[in-house]
Amino acid sequence: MATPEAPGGTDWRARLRARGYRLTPQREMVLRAVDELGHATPDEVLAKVREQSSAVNISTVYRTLEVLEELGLVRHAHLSDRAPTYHSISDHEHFHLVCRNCQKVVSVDPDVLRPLTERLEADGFVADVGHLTVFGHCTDCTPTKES
Amino acid sequence: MATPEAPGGTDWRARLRARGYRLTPQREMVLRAVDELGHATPDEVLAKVREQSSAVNISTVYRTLEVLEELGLVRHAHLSDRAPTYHSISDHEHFHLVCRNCQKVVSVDPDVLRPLTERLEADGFVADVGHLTVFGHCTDCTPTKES
DNA sequence: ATTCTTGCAAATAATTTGCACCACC
DNA sequence: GGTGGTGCAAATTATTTGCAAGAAT
Repeated sequence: MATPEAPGGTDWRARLRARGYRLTPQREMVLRAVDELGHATPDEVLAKVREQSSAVNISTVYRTLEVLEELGLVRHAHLSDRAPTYHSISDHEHFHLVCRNCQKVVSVDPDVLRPLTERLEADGFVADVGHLTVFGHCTDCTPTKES
Repeated sequence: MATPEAPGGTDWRARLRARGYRLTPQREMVLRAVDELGHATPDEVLAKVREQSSAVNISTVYRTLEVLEELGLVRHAHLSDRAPTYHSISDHEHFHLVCRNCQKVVSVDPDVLRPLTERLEADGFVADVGHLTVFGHCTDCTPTKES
């Protein structure tokens, strides 16, 4: 999941500069944390970052995630009714399935969405595939709770 | 959007009782509000309810929406990165498209998802179509902001 | 040196909970 | 009358913001 040298090789540093942002240790650490964690909430990112530097503040994490997302280095999705999670885009783009029974999260290739996205595009709507999360349940989960 | 007699005809009252819940004015008002508003946040539901009774409390709205959803009378979806919205299921089931440019929300027939849901089912996953929201942008919106 | 960033604390916003009182069955 | 439901206020949780001090260019 985590490549030694973060997303997009090294050029994200250049990308930062290009947009007038500064390169700070906090930004490096947050990006690495997201990359290593896979899918993580801001809180979890903070915890990971603090393994390396205990002085980092939660508000910095929020601000940094915002910047990184604006730069296209990370994305967020809503994998539970409560709490966004961030993931690096070094993992190729994907959307998510979340099982309400076992809570398992599966990353799926965008190709599976092709028929849907094409249909929507024909109707004038371009879907943001990377942000999509489909809730439901695995058929092999005890399919108990059903209203 | 709002049928005179709320979702499922009148039998939702029976359904309440059947599960040991009591029929209260608050529950009737919240259900009617959701039905009339189309898509509404708890706050908006409260505002609507208060048109009829100013004494109703926000915590009652939260508790009531939870009960109504458990009974299958309403559903919620996340139409913005921030804030769930509730809608009555008297409107036939649908999923949502949300444009990040113009903020427009479009309700779409589940049939459009058929190819996707079938593919996912083949892989052992049953999608909760009614909860799905696809973010993206209309092609006729000024397609400016793109990272 | 200049200006962007950060840490900290306080402000918001959204939702939940404890509890005494009230109303439905 | 007993029990579940409600209002109210306080507690949580999540996120944002103002600002002075610190750091990157």
